[in-house]
Amino acid sequence: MAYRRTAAVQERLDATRTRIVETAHDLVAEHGYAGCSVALVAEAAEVATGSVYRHFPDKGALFAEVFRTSTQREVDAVAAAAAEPGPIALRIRRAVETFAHRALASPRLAYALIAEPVDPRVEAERLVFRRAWRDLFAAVVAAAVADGELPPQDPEVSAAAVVGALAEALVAPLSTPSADSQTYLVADLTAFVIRALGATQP
Amino acid sequence: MAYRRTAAVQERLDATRTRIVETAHDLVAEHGYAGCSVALVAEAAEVATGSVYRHFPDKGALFAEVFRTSTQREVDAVAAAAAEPGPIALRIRRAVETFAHRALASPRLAYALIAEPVDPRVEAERLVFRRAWRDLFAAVVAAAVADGELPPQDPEVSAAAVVGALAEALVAPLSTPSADSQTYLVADLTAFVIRALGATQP
DNA sequence: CCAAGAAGTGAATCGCGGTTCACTACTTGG
DNA sequence: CCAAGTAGTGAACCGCGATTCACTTCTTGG
Repeated sequence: MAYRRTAAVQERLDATRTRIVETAHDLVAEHGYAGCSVALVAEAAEVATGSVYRHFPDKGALFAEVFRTSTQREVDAVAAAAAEPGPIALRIRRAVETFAHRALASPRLAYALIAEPVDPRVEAERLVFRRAWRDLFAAVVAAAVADGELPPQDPEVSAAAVVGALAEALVAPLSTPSADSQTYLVADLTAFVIRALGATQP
Repeated sequence: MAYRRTAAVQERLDATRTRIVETAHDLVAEHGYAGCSVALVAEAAEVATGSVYRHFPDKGALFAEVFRTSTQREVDAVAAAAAEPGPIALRIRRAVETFAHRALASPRLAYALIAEPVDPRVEAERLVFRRAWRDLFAAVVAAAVADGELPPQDPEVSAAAVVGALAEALVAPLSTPSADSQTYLVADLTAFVIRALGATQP
């Protein structure tokens, strides 16, 4: 045997794989999932179409990974915002504002991650993260209910409703509103969620 | 000229058209949009594949009509529930309960109408009805705000958030919960929406 | 430098369901 | 009953993009 995969080669392989995923991410953020053929991703990543299949068994697996990493980034950012100490209404406000500002900053990506019709294999990945969103809010609500900061309620139901409210209110209007109306939108939405969870305004 | 389309023929044509739409509706309610090929609809409606195209220019037009009529039925039912006189909290309760019970009674249909990935041409139709849902709730909220029954808020934003909350909380759990947990779910969700809009509990 | 074997390539293939259309079976007024 | 014209049929076609694979290029240890 004369060939062994050395560390250098492995590094190049990893780099290519990462480049493919990031290129796909950028293309989704720009054109949405619908505008992302494997051939296009390959071209943009400067590899041959077939090379994509050296790293992923099929298109679904590639985009499942794209969605997974992208959404995880969002969830982490909102979780960090909600984790900062303070009264519950303030923490909710921070979480909603973080979610909203990020979604409004990358509307095409937000739409793709949350609502755009996608391949069933990718949809499955999205369901996992809808659950992640829900779990995140459910944990915050459950803790606050236990502390008596929020009135009794089923944290799972409230969390699902909050996630849906944010998604619908922010993602549906794909028309990009002015900076001013965005400010009002975020403020209104924050107030809505704070009332919905039964927090007293800070 | 020897042939004229008589009333009897027109009636038969209309009947066939209606049968195709209703058959498609039933198949969507059973298998979802994904499981509805034109050939399958044709077979179930007992016509040839090509005959479907005598009534609709393409698949999208057929299912746009299916979605339109199905969703209109839902919107009308909820609108009627909300229109009954009474204090705002009670009207909201009736509207949410109507929405929820109907969605829980036909989960596959609800999922298809609200969330399932569909053809872009059908998606366009769905957007129209997302707006219809929003308008319905926005009208109720706006009137109540004007009456001083609800605190000041942007009715459009609140309505969008309510629609999203209902959709996410009811449609996401495609696993059919028990009758008991459904009761709690509806009660929790109702309370959530009433709080969110700032109504005082009845 | 060489042989062994892996990585990389991209044109050709393939599967699938929407759509078409040449044909048959009706319907109609005279 | 007939000619004119419409409704109904379903097997064949087609477009499209994911996937494949025979081939080329590169890497490695000896």
